[in-house]
Amino acid sequence: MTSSRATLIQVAERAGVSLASTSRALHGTGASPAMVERVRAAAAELGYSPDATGRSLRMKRTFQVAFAVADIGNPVYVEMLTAIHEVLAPHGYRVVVMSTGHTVASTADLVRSLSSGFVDGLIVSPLRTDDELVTAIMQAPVPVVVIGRSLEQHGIDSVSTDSAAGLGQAVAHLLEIGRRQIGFVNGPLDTTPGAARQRGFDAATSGPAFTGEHAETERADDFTVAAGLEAGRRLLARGGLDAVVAANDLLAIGVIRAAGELGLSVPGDLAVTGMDDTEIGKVFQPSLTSVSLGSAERGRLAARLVLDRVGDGVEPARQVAVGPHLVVRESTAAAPSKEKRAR
Amino acid sequence: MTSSRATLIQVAERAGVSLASTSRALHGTGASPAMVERVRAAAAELGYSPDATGRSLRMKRTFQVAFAVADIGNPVYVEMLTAIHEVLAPHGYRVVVMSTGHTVASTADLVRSLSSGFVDGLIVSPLRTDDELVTAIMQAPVPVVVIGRSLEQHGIDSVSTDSAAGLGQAVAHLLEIGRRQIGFVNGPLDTTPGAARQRGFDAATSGPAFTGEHAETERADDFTVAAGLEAGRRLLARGGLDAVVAANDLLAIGVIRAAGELGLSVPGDLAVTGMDDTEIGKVFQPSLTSVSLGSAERGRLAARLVLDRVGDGVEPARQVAVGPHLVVRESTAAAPSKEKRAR
DNA sequence: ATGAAAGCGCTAACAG
DNA sequence: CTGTTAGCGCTTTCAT
Repeated sequence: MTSSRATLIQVAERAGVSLASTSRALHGTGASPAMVERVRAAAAELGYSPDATGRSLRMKRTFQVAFAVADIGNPVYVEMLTAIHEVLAPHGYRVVVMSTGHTVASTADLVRSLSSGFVDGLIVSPLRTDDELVTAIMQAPVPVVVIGRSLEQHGIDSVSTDSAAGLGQAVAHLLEIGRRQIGFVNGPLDTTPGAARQRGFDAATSGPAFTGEHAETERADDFTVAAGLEAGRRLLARGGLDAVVAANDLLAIGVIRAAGELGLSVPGDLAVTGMDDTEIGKVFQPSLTSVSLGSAERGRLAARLVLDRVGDGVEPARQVAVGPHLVVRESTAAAPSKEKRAR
Repeated sequence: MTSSRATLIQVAERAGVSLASTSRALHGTGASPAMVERVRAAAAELGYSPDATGRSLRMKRTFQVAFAVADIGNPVYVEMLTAIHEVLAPHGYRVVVMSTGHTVASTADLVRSLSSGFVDGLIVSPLRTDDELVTAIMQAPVPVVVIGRSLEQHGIDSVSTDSAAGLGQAVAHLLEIGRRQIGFVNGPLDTTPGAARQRGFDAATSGPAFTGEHAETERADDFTVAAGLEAGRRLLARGGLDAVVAANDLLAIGVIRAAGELGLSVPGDLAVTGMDDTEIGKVFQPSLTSVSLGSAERGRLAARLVLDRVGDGVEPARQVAVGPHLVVRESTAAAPSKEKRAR
């Protein structure tokens, strides 16, 4: 099960040539065909495989990129991870997943841990972006790309999306299908997405553009189904709503369950929208109308940004944005699902 | 953003002591308090952080463990990943996620890639276990732990579960609540879980122990919701069933959707069970009765096995098993959800 | 085109 | 307790 591996020196000896020639032959740079042939044969016989650590030490590159998130259980991050992996793998980069969620370590601590140089770059999607984190990122010894808030003013590469505008799309859609009493279940306000989404909801439900009659907000403790269920109960208990906008799909599912508890049908009595357009939302019953924030796309873009950074020298920081778009499904169907009920 | 890091030599110079003393002082092994103080101060001033690559090369340890799965999008693997991470992180190990799913690379190729030595061990949960894979694992230069089939005869550490017995539990439960016409939606038969679950279903529905009247199987192309939907349509179109056992939660959700399309209520007209006891099953409507295979527990155990291997010398291969257990929820509620319908 | 040798950053013998 | 030194496996000058 555990056998020691052949080194380049052994290949060199076997081939009867110098170490340098062996290395060159294996990389196909400036070696005669005969030499290449000879070395390749020796390498094959010994089952040689270059050692990543030795290589890294010499080249000062680890060929690894880290992806750090608060909670890898959130489907949004899984989507990002998949996308990141798809972009980086073809370039010979491995992806190391780091989670700040269940451990006590703050995201800033995690960024600081990059100083041990086990990775060539980092993609991080922080829930909260405070000064400590910004400082840690700016002092990081390797390129860092942030998925979330734009940090242009600090010279940090970032991939953002306009979730506030996305919330506006959700509200507009609900008004369009005739809903007038709109509730909003948001996550914690001290998080980047929580703050942005609240801004979006407030903007969409105030001023002349808002053709509805009533708007109110209830805050969940977290961006999870359980928290959404509790917040949904509180919000719906007050009565009088015909639609609820949730700050993400998990919260929306919680709200729908809360509605069920109270005997409210979705979308008949209550239309519900989510955000993130996750797989779970697509397959939920009723399937969830949701604002896509292009998770996979953001992951892809972030991966390309790090790739450029680790490859080239210093360029100005770049900001990329992905536009939100609404995906309408059953949870806001204009006509309450009468046929579905019929048997 | 990118600043070069201080090395041990620089710390030594700064402290005015030798390289060796510096290393020792920083590790707290055999250095005088005065020396430790001096070196620590110098290290702090320079913001020194030990280089992982140099350390790895010297110690012949990378402090990394890889986790390889077919599809990181599957919630089961995410649960395992979380558990693995929780066990390994406190021991200073990082987790590298490798996916074989969307790329063409076979699991065997992936195992062979370990030969570059970028990791101290591997946890792999393969969908199919053929001779090529077994050979690759046996020849791997680092310890490999398999989550899935027991591979004791090959001297490979493994964590398994008895999903066949789990299927038996699901069938027994359905019979108990009075169902007699049982359908089974399985995934591909040429996969390890597919084969085991088929065996379990066949055993549970044949012989005198089976008090039902009818049993039939329909195969999905994959262990996904989409495949479950299609297989569910085929199975239910034939009619006459009052219960369906699905080989995992995702397939079960697909089946429930197919039932909805045909106007069948769950659990009223059709009881449905899943397997894996995933989060998505818990929050689905109706919530899913499911056979837990202890995903998190299996991840934890696998992590402990690699940890033991990378720490110690060669021990005999160990096999660990996690027992399945049924979790009953709404999708098989004995009394069809009459109250729920009432408003 | 090939070989000799330096050195990436670190730890661990070995001497003193 | 401290310093000197070797060397992990590799790439890359620098000579030849």
